[in-house]
Amino acid sequence: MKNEEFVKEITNIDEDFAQWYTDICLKAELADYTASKGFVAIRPYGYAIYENITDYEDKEFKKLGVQNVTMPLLFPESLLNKEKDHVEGFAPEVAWVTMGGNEELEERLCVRPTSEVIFSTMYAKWLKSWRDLPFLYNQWGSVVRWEKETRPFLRTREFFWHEGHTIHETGKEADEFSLKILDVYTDVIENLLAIPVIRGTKTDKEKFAGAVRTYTVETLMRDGKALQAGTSHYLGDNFSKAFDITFQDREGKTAYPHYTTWATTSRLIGAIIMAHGDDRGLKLPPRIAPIQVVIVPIAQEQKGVLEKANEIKEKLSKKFKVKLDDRDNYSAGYKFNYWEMKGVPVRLEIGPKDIEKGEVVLVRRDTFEKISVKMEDLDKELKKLMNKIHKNMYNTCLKREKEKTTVVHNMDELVKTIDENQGYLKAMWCGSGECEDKIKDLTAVKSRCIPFEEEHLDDKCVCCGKPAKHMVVWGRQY
RNA sequence: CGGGAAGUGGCUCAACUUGGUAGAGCAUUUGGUUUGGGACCAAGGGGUUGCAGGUUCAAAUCCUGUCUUCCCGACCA
Repeated sequence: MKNEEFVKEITNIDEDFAQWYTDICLKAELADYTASKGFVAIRPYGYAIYENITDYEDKEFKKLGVQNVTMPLLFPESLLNKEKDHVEGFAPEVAWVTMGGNEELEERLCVRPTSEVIFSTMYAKWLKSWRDLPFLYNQWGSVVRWEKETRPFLRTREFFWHEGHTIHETGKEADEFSLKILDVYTDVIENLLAIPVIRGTKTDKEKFAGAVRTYTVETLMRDGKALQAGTSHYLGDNFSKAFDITFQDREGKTAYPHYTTWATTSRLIGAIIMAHGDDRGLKLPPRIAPIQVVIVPIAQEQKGVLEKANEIKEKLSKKFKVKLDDRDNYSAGYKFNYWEMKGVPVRLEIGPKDIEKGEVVLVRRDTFEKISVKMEDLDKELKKLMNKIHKNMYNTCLKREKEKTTVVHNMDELVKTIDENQGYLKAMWCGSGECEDKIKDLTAVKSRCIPFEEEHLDDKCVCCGKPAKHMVVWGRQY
């Protein structure tokens, strides 16, 4: 049984991972290209995955007291220019609106690459007293960044996300809040997407343009490249001062609130594809799969088979997302391959032999294990199976992460390792941007984060040999 | 944005070198037989060759520009 027999249209995953990824996006009907570069259409199957993520996130945010708002798509250039680091970071990738109908605009409008500046102007209007704080607002929407190289989900010129913007009375409160959000992201990525994360702080070089501190959750893909899956930033009072957001504090003095922003994006779909996929296609974690169980009837023209299949579907639909594939123009074998390619976690086979025995056959997408289950135990067994599959997928990623993590002590080891076993590199760092630059120029490796749980691996910086300040996780990135 | 490759029915490709009525397989539609790992027979439908110019009696084919995609860099979630 060669792979080609199963997935004729998909490039072999080990031969060409990049092409495999593109094939999955298109063939599994997650996304498709549109008329202009870097703008993709997310198709129903892809969007359903995204919705399962966003629905969960939205509930979690609301538990923390966050309220949803909408802010405009466009804002005048002068607003972008108010915060120095921010404009330097984002100006190179901004799309501009210069015409309104047939008339040239007096001041061109920025298509939002992120919305700190527009939130800031509104916060300046709305905030009066310490009693008003905190403002915990979030926006669901999309932003535009004029990327040079684009790929579906991973890097598109428009991408979909939520962007949280909060202001707080004190820096401590704001910082703590940004960490609470990081907990939500960790929960989503580990417990929904079944991908382990490394939590940590970005180095100054890698932090958000305008932030005091950037917290991140980093993930590792099958090919050993890292992907930043979510970020939460503590901005201090940088934006408050730039946009004159003030309030009267408890002593009656004028004070600046402390700002946080945070986001995860439609890029998470790319993470799911690249963390879990295999030769046969997509492999979806059960908790966000749009279809958790696909029923494939065997010999469906025979009397009673479809009736039984429908009966099972009705019963299971109360607890699971179930699809019955009763297309009569495809063989069972075709359907097996098709739904494996689409990543459905569990296939349920029901045929005349099963009906006779009062059983069904369950087949796991992650292990291809076939399990016969008594009809009356089905609900219970499926529930257990979903959790088992989730755990197994998570552990598979974790195991790979361990295999692809190497401790290095000097540049020779770093260069050698990244060529031989691309993945996470753990190394000590002196704290200087020059060393980061040097490592990047030499190997295309960047710092991913300073993990919350640091280890002492060495006394000296991996690059310059001067006394080390932190342990850093390094890697090539998406 | 720099270097490389490619765009022909839905998909994979042929015809291009040497200009002369666009073709195959798969998919799709209809009818029938099938169905426990990509079934079979029969009959249909579908393309102004990415787009725009140019050369020519004649362009999928030659030339120029442009758009889109892929790969490698630089930029970035």
